[in-house]
Amino acid sequence: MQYWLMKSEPDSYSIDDLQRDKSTPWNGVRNYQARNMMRDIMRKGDRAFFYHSNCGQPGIAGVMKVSRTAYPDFTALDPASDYFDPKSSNENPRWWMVDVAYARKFARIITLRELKQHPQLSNMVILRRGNRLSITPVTKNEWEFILELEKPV
DNA sequence: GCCAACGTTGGC
DNA sequence: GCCAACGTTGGC
Repeated sequence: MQYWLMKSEPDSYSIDDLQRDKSTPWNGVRNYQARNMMRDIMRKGDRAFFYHSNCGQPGIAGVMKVSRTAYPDFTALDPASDYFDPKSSNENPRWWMVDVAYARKFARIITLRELKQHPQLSNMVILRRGNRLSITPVTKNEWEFILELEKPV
């Protein structure tokens, strides 16, 4: 099993939306590195942190599970979609996505600010300078350490 | 709203 | 293949 961190702007899709929907296609990723990770490495059963980005309190909001291995992102093929890409086609899909299922919402947001304070997390991809990838791998150690952070002191 | 950091585009 | 110009991300 592998671990991931996936960003979403809560104004467009939050952990509460996922809790309501139970599961969702993770569509709209338009970055090749992130696409490659979803398409080539991510597998059903992997776990992922749901990260709220570009908002008042950026940080990890909860946990989800990859519920379907990668398949073509249909929004890229839909001219009515904001994510439409004329260079993608059924025969040769350019963009891919996975499905994710709600697992758990944290009792509190584990903020980016807090994550930065722990030397155990200093190598986290998300914390590296200038990182903008919307999907990044998380090590088992980082995963377990962050789960411990949620618990009250 | 600012702006640093990064990715993509396209002329050459 | 280079690289300037431009667009986007996302914390602050």
